[in-house]
Amino acid sequence: MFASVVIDQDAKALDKVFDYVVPANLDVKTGMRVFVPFGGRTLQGFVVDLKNTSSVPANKLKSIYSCVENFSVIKPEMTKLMKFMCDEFHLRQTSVLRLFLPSEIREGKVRELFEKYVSLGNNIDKNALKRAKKQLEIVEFLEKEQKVKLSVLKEKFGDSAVKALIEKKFLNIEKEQVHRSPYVCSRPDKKVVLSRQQNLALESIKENGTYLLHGVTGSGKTEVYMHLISRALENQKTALMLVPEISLTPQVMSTFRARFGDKIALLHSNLSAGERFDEWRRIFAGQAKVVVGARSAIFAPVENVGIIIVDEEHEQSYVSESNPRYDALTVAAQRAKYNSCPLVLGSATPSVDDYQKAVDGEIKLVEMPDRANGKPLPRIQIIDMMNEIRTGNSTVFSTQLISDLAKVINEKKQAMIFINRRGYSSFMMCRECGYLAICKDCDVSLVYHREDNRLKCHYCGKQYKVLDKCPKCGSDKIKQGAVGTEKIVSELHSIFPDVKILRMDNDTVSKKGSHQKILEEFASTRPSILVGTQMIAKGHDFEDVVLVGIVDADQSLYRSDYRSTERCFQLITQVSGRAGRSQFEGKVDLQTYSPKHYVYKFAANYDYKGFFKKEANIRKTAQFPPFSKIIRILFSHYDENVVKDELKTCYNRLLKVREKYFDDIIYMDAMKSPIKKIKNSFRYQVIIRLKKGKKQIEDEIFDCTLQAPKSSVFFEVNPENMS
DNA sequence: AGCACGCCGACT
DNA sequence: GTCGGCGTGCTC
Repeated sequence: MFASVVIDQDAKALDKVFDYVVPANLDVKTGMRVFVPFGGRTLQGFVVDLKNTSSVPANKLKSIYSCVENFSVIKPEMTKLMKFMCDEFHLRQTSVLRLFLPSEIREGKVRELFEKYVSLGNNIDKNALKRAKKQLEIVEFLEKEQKVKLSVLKEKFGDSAVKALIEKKFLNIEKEQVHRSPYVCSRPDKKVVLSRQQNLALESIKENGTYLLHGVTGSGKTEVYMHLISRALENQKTALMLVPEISLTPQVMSTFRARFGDKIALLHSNLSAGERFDEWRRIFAGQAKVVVGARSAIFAPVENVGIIIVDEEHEQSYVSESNPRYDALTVAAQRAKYNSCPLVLGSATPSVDDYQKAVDGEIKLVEMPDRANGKPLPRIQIIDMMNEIRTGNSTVFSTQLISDLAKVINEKKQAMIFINRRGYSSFMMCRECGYLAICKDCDVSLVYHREDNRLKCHYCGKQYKVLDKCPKCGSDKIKQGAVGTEKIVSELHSIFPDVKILRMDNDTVSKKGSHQKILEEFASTRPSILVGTQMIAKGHDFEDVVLVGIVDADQSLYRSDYRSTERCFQLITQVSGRAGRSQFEGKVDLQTYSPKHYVYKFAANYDYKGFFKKEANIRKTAQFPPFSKIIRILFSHYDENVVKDELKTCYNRLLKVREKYFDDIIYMDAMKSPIKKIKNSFRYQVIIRLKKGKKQIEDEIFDCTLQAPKSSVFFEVNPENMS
């Protein structure tokens, strides 16, 4: 017998399989980790295949030394998934396999993967235990409990007594197997009565395939998800649900925990490595049948999956932004296919990509157009900030927003101010000569942070002293430019000095638990204003929030990114959902410098379909995704000449590919990256746009990038951001 | 990744 | 003459 082994080393040169002889005394299975001799060293590898012949000459073949564990850490589905992901995302086998395992396993800290269970043997002589009080207690305890975890028993009665009983062979010990359904439902589902709309949605999601669940904010999608999960459990299957990291709030988690009890595993970023491993183990052993988590939870080792749900499917957090780059939705679709189960993509504002798929009939559309409580969505008022300037108001707040805030404060209610950026003011710029403070390693503008009065680079984290004189022309008219959360807070303070104003952004929630603390403080103070970035837009229902102010809606609009309009629409819809969750009517003040832009008209009317139609039309005409595919190849190296050279070699190869597929490649060019230096590495890129589909061409393009020995190469399809 | 092999410079 | 620089290539 021969084994195909992927060596656990993340290097381009090792990204293939190596064949080994399986010694007769070793029980090697696919998916196991093994120790193998490799070039004079002993390395770990993953068995990805077993076979009877090998094309490698016999004199070259070596034998596997031993197995790391006596079971397969990578289940069959995941071995297949690894191969799929390598093809689909151009990744290395090792980097994918590593995604599947918690770091604990690879570091080898844990030996026992299975829980040992103890039950009473059948030839027990209680008389023999007359003088062993503890042991007798254990026997009596087990008579009642039947089957107990060994670890629990040891904790309760002490190591030695348990050990003595085992030695007397009074106890049966079994390692729990993977396939088992230990606890039926520990807590019965409290049945919630579904609305007609929810029932319709539930009923239409039965067959295999992908469903786009388009439900307006507050239409009760979560309850539909929960019923879908319950249904899977009733059918003896498991369930997998992805949510954006940011909405995995304690409230959301406790809702799910209350419903599914100990059958649920929650994977979020605040877990310690040990906790993460424990959850993984519960899933692996089949104890946890429902997995809810952020992006990487899609790799949870659940088997026999009955439903996969992706909530807020439009969120960009489902695409990992760094290596290994993968898209959790594509992975989810693959897992759904393997398990022959439905995949549900839910959103109030589906991505243009996915809605187009529904229009094309590639996936099924399920709609929930009505709000569960029947209340109208808050009114969105578009405020023309150009007009404010014309009438002499040059502050960041329109007179309308200020008077609405005053009203909220008067009524002892709450408001949220949403802003797109962090920091006191983005850039430090000289008003005389136009000098802009930039990071010397990264070629990006530095951002001023007031709490420590320093300039910071958001790319490498380097800090600089604040400038009081322009280093170029010597003028002291060097100031901060645009607005950030801090500035908004301090300006609000001067306008409403007696009102509690809280701030929530990346800086204030970096400490563990502070997120929760800010929200609790906000929840318990009235009147109060919460100022924050993206993260205030999710999940939390505050009854008394009656006003939402969006200060700089344009910020998400003017970036050279084909998705920016779509994001702007999603953002407005989502932020607006925070106002008027209760009996009080909500209102949204939307400030913009370009009130005529179509996105605002559709967003203010909550008209997703109208927006989609317009946006899809524009993209079709301009040949942008989903009607084409954008490929970005980023080369970086600390020696500018090296990058330039290697980029050129690559580009020459690409020219041949373009010649071959002249009709399919719409655009191709090489250039400096918009951020031409990060951490002292120079960045150059090739941008290619080709017709949609065309995986073959994509693969050929990818092959062209393989011969850049020195530079690091980053290959992206439809990149989320182009910096 | 890590290690061997190999082909050129400056030194006991 | 040799010690050692790191470019190239291989590892089942």
